[in-house]
Amino acid sequence: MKTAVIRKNRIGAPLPARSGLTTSNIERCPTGCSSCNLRHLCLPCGIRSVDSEIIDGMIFERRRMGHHETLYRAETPFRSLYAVRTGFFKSYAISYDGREQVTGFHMVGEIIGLDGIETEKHRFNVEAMEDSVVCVIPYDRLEDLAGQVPALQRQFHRMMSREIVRDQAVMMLLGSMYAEERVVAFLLNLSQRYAARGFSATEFFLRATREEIGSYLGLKLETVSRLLSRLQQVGLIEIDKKLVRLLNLDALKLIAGSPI
Amino acid sequence: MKTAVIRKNRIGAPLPARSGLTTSNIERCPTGCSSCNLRHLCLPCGIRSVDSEIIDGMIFERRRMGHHETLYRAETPFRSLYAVRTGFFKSYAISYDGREQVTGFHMVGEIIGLDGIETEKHRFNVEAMEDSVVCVIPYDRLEDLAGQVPALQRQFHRMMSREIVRDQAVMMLLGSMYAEERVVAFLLNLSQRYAARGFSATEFFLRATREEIGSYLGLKLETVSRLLSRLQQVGLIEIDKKLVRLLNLDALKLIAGSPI
DNA sequence: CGTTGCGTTGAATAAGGTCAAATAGAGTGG
DNA sequence: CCACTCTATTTGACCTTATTCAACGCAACG
Repeated sequence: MKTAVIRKNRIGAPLPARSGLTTSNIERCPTGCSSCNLRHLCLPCGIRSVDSEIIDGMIFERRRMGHHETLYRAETPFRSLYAVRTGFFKSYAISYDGREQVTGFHMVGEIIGLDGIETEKHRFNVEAMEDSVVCVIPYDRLEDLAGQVPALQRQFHRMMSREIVRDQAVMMLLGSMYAEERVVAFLLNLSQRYAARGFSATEFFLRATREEIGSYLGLKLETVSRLLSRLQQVGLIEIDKKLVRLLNLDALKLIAGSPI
Repeated sequence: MKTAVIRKNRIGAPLPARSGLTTSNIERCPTGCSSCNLRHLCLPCGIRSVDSEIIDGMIFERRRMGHHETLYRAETPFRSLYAVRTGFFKSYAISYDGREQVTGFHMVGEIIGLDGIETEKHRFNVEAMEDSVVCVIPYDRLEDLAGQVPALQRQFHRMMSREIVRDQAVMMLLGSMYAEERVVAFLLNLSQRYAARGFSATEFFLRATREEIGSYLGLKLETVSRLLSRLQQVGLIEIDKKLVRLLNLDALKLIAGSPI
């Protein structure tokens, strides 16, 4: 009993009972980036205090979003990037014939919207998977500031590069891994990202449904379900609905062929 | 006979008899970007002549490469981006257990090396698939100039964004398309990129082997071969070794589910 | 208390992979 | 110039993996 309670506090943001929030909610940003507790994870990472006043002019507002609410849709005009301040998002595309493909999951400190820069139109849809808050970063302002503050420019470029590397890692996963390896790689990826944010690396909530996970991994939901069950049977994980525990990280890494 | 000759001149760069070139060859850049005939395709795209003198200071040298020569390897230090001036490249990753995955093909006017920005180490391997020439763009110089010339900054960001969108389109392909759809989407993608460069949209060389195509598409080489044969049988393409003709673009687009 | 959405599991099926053999060219060396 | 080798490709037969179809359990909700 006790342990269950303790556990709950250590596995990422608590899942709120579904809130009544369904419409978005813009508010003026109470603090600047320089005093944000995410500054070491987010876009301002690595920027010296000398420049931080300038950086504080980058973000004017935050947007509070309810579960299942859409941040933006494909084909709509691009004007801003968004930094996840709290919560969890998925991005997905819909093909001509209605197939939906999840192209990414986004958590605290990650930047959303890079797909829109090229054509000034968004290419994907982004939806909150729980009640969330994003900082709105007007893109013309970011470009302006990046021109003035080389450290910001560098950091922005690094974030885009990271996105490219990350995407190509997913291509590798989709192009040359078996279903089991994919599922394990997915769990380990989440584990690592939670750990980088100070949450438990071995116990966390899957915000995504089996179907969303499957879509992301190029598998059907039944396959995901079967594989999670099998990993549990052989004692590598414990899974109950959306709560996972990784019982043997080393063995899992071996399966996923992770170099780490 | 005649048509064959004419045709040869219209299907991309001629395939040279394998040259003796096997070591790389650095040369001072004879012309600046502002007078380069690729300026409308490449990084300087959209930059006004006012700024073009500054831009001409971006590139000092070109590198001439032989077939199968490596431009850079994963894990080596990142210092420059490369713009493809002539030729054709593939990038690929090698997983811990030796599986090779092709992550992209790069043709004239495209920028290579964006994977290295984040960590200042390259993450992939890049190899010339025919005799090629690249312009070397020192990255610190690019960042410097981008800070001075907003139009260059914009264009650079657009190129990174395009890469992200492109990668996510590949994820879509790998995650939710059948083998036949993948092969067709691949052919159409090449077609469109050749067309954008003034070459024939319906007839071109596949520089890649069946195995490389398969690796890129998450398929085995036999599957690629079978599907190309089948597309030929049903009269949608003609294929002879690496020379392809697309006989019915509309029908092909229908198969790939291309919105175009 | 029925409805709805999500998850699990089993059996049948199809898509693509594996293995193997044959062929065709390109380059090599005598 | 010709035989030889090596690589790329094609094609067939068989097999594995993941998908499809279907049934059922469970919890949340109105």
